[in-house]
Amino acid sequence: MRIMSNLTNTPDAILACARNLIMNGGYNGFSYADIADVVGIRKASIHHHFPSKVDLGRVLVSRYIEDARAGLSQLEQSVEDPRAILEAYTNHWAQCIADSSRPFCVCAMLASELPILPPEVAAEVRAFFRLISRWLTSVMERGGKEGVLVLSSAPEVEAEAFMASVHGAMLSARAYGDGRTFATILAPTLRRLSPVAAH
Amino acid sequence: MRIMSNLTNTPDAILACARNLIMNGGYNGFSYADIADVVGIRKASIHHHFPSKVDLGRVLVSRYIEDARAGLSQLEQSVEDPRAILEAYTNHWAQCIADSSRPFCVCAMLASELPILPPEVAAEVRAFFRLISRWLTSVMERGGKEGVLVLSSAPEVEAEAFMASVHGAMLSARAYGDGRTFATILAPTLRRLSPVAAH
DNA sequence: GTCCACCTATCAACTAGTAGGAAGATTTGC
DNA sequence: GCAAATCTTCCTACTAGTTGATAGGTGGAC
Repeated sequence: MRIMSNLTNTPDAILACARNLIMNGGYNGFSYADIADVVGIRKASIHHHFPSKVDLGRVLVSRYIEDARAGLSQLEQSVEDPRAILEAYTNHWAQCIADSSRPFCVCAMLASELPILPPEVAAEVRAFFRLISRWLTSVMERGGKEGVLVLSSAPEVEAEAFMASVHGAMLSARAYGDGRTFATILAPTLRRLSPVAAH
Repeated sequence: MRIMSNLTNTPDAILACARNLIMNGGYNGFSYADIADVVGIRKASIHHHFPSKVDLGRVLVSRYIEDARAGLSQLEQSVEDPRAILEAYTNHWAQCIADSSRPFCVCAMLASELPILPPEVAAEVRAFFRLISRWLTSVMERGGKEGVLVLSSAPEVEAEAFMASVHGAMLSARAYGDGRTFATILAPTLRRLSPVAAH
């Protein structure tokens, strides 16, 4: 191998590239040839690191889950107030969408085509939904107890509804081609959960 | 052609089949071969009715919009109360998802892969979002004026948030493999819009 | 006679995936 | 310490199957 081995790890570059491609077109929306072009490697070399597309997909999503887990725990360490946590969470996505760095959640994308996903990949995608759901439930629960979030339903229902709003808002932002749509949609959702809401 | 021409129209059969396939796997998740197998026709015969896949996609989505427009106007004729209209709208989708007849909105599916969609198809998908958005805005507006809907934001914002909830709930229902998730998520959304909500 | 719906046969491009080799890096045996 | 063996990473070249799409023909209907 040449000189870049320290700076950039090839498997990681492949995964990053595949992630970007999936964000735009889903599981059937990218090919090994696409990745090869971007990474500057041959198709066969991708197979060396990820023998099959299913392997690549499975590793990609499980890494995505790890990253999400790390991000969420870091978020909870830097922000205490549950309402502020939800705000920071949506702000994070609003920024990712606005600067087009991550215009869509990889797992939301893959969930939409779940019926035609290889079972191994589908299982990972479901695991992601359970992770976010559990995390949001715990945030809602704590916020309710501390009185900083107004829950009009059970915490787990509130969590699912919140997650659905986030994913739906991503979709609308994409459909309208305007990242600001995301923040616009999430604003009332956050306001309703806030006890200082002016009714 | 044989005997079935009166009972079933081939182009319609092709469109219906493609619609089902798109609902499960999106634009790249189906091929002319798939349709040929289901409809019982040869690939080349599909090209006779729809010269290119873009033609098929464009016609399919524009028909979908027509159907939606008709369905919405019929809904507004049979139900008067704006709040009841929103309920009927979500109930309709809840039923479609529960009996697996239409487990996902074709245009929500296609919107997720908008960046890799042929421009002609993408334009139609955007038109669908505008249609639903405008319709929901008018329902919200009227409901607010009549006092049967509690709007905590501008009608158009409320409309976008509602649409996002519906699409996000579809996604979650698919991810969890449980149609009841859809109704569970939409329930609090509808309750919040209702003036009889117990706070 | 012309049109329509469908057919067979074929196409080039692309799909994921394999075989086997070259070359540098690493480990091992002495 | 050094050479032999092995491992790692990437390569060229290839496969079988699928993709959307075309050319041209058949046979029945108006």
